[in-house]
Amino acid sequence: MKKVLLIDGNNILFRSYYATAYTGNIMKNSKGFPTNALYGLINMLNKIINEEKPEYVMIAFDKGKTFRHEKYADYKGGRSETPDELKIQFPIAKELVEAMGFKYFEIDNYEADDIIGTFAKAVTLDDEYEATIISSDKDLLQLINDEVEVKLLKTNDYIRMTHEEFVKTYGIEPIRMIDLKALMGDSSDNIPGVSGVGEKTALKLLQEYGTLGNLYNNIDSVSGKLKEKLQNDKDKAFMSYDLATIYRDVPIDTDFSKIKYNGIDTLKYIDLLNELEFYSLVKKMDIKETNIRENIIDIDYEIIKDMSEITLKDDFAIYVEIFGHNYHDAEVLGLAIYNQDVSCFIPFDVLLKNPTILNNSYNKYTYDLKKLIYVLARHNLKISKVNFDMMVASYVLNQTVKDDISYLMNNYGYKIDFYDTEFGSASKMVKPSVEVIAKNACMKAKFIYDQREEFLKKLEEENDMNLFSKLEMPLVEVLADMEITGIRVNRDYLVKIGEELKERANAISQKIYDMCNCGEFNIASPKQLGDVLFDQLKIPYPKRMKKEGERNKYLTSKEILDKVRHLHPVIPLIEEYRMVTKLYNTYIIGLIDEIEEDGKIHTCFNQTLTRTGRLSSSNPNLQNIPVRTEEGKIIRKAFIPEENSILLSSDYSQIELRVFAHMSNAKNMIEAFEHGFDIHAKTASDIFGIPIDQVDSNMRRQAKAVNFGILYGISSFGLSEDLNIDIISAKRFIDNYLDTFPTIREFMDKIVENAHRDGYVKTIMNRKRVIEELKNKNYMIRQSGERMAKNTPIQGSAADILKKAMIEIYQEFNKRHLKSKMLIQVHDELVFNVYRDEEEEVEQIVVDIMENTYKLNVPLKVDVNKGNDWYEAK
DNA sequence: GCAATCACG
DNA sequence: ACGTACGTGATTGCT
Repeated sequence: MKKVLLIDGNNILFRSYYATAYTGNIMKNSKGFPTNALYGLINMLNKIINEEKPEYVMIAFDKGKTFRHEKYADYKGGRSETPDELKIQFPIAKELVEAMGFKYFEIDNYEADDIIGTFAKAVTLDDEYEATIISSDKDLLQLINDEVEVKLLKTNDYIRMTHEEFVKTYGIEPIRMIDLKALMGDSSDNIPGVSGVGEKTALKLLQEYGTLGNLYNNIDSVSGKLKEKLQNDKDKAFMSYDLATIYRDVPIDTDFSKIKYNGIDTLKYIDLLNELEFYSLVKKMDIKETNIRENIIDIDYEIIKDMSEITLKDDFAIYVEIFGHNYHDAEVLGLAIYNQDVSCFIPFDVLLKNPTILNNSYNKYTYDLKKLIYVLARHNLKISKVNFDMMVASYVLNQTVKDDISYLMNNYGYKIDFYDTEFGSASKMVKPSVEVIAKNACMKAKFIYDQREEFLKKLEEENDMNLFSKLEMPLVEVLADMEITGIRVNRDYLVKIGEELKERANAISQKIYDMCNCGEFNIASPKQLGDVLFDQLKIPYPKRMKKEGERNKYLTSKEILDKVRHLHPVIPLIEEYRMVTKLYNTYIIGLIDEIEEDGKIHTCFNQTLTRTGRLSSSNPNLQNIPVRTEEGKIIRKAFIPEENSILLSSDYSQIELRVFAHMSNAKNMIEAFEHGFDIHAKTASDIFGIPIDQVDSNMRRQAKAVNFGILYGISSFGLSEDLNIDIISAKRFIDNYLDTFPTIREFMDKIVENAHRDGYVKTIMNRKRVIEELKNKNYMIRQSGERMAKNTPIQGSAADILKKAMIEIYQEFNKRHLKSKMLIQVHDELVFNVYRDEEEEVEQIVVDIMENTYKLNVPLKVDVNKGNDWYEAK
């Protein structure tokens, strides 16, 4: 049986409206447009879809005066006029339900009930379908039969009224609801009924006589006053019968194929949510899978058995399908090839016999080129002439990019299963038939091929072609090469210090239990730890407690523990325990687990993830290997060079501050960098108005905090926390700083002003970041948007510069046929494996390129360190 | 699946 | 009156 959902749109909107309107405080967006009914509607519809999982959905609305008004002028009389604030939500409601993937109906002169009745009739006549009606209106109960049920909405839940349930409740057949109403009337619709007859009497009569007609045919057997009443209002009763009857022959097309539920039109839906300012719902959309089940765009494809079956005459799209979530170790299923002549899937074993297609003379288009290069490299294959990667293009165009191309496709109207739907999520993956894999893969390739020009057009329009084709596209190959190369790791060393750390952790936890004298507890549980420290040991909590009802009463972060460190000897032990277990779990176990058979770690550099243009690193993250404390730093001794090599690390000195000096044109700062001064000492000397040689370490420390604060979009509170001073002094500091460097104040104000005007900010290489938060009506969120606006051009420009340097270094190494390799990037640092016989040459190339790749108003300075492991090279 | 914590720039 | 510096990822505990 196929399930059809028939939704009473009018009913749900009215309910949603009055659910909150009675407070007199109606929810509106910042333009003053009321949104309360729409909010309720969305939540209700989402809930219903989740609960019912229908294949077919229809939602009905009233339109115009109904034919019932012609019969009976007072129909629905006495009902107060629909409030304007609700009325104007109706057109949007219709847009919304369409975006959500539902077909809606409104027919002149008919009520939603009649449309639902017509569909219910169609369901009843067709053996393949069954229907659930959604409404809180009991009138609809008359439509119940063995194929049609009503989900009767209540305030917080619902009653599922099936045929059986109805008979049990009322003791009559559902269709007799009409007769019931004819007798008892309905005050809400102003249906008169027989005066003096209520629900009880009416039910009794119907249980005895069956129908209204039969009752009046046998009216003589009714006795006394009741007979009189019935006779007096006979006309009214029959008219009421007419009015109460839901019409089931509305002239509409009830072809079910036309109300098939195909899931949400994500793009349109999110647009609407943004307009209504339902940001919490927008946020949910980012992470929640939408209910898209069917492909509607069909595609011809063939599965290749021998490469000779393919004849390519032009550029083509190429999409690689893998079985697994991490392309570093997933099985390669095959490649889909698509252009105007060809649509085929090449199982990977077929390709391996003759992979020349990868290096023919045609341009190739991809989604996630780095993945493709990596999986091919695992089989010693290369690909050439890829000049368009849609994942990268999408990122440059400021879209949220997922690894799974299906998200993008669905946004563009290509209905296709998400990867997790097709293959299952991480825990239990299932391989579908090769036909399904092939068809979906070809769809994906087709999408890349068909949409490429539109993406290029947008890149042109946004003036992003340079960023795309000169920076991000060439970088793909560089990052792929770094991932493929990987970095050697000394497993034995990790195991050895792992054992030491484990013993140390055990010893510390024992000491902690003894000292607390309250038995064993889980030190890693912030909740249990908070209870022990602040309740049982009665250490005074140094901060405002969280609100009652929050999950954890106390925070136990390092910041908090530091404040009470001197109050109890257990605190230092807890901090030590934290450090040791962090090192053990994340950096010993975590790293050992990631060592591949070649004795190396191959991280993944995510190129299309951060909002600023930086890279990120995962599986494992090699951008947060400890360095700030000596005990953590020893982890770096596990990262070692190849035979006959050393590790070389080159890092930019103060690149973000230099970028900032350049962008803000801050004279003193530029001078300081030109003369190679200690920038923080120079800042201190400027703001305290003393010669630089009289700056003490404390002044320098404070100036440094202010400099960093500036990069982050400083607030007096933030600085006060960082420097451990009161907010007033922090504010004085900042004011003094901005007075000393007036161009900085101007620059910061200008950035924020432009950001508000444009809705986005830009880096030196024209990378844009749209900041929605600037439009938020919540002050705090707007403030945070402004800080992003201040920070992104700085962080992002620094990222642009290092990316450019990476490309040039990579190309220079290749040009010179050097064996040395770039291995890791850590935002302002590059780590290389350098063969001893190439040491001087590599160092000279790296420093030269990094310092000169981009000309700022200030010099860029690079420090180089070398050694037999990453510890020594830092 | 989220919150808390802590590692990095 | 509010609640607070930018950008990341991994682990653990808990609902």
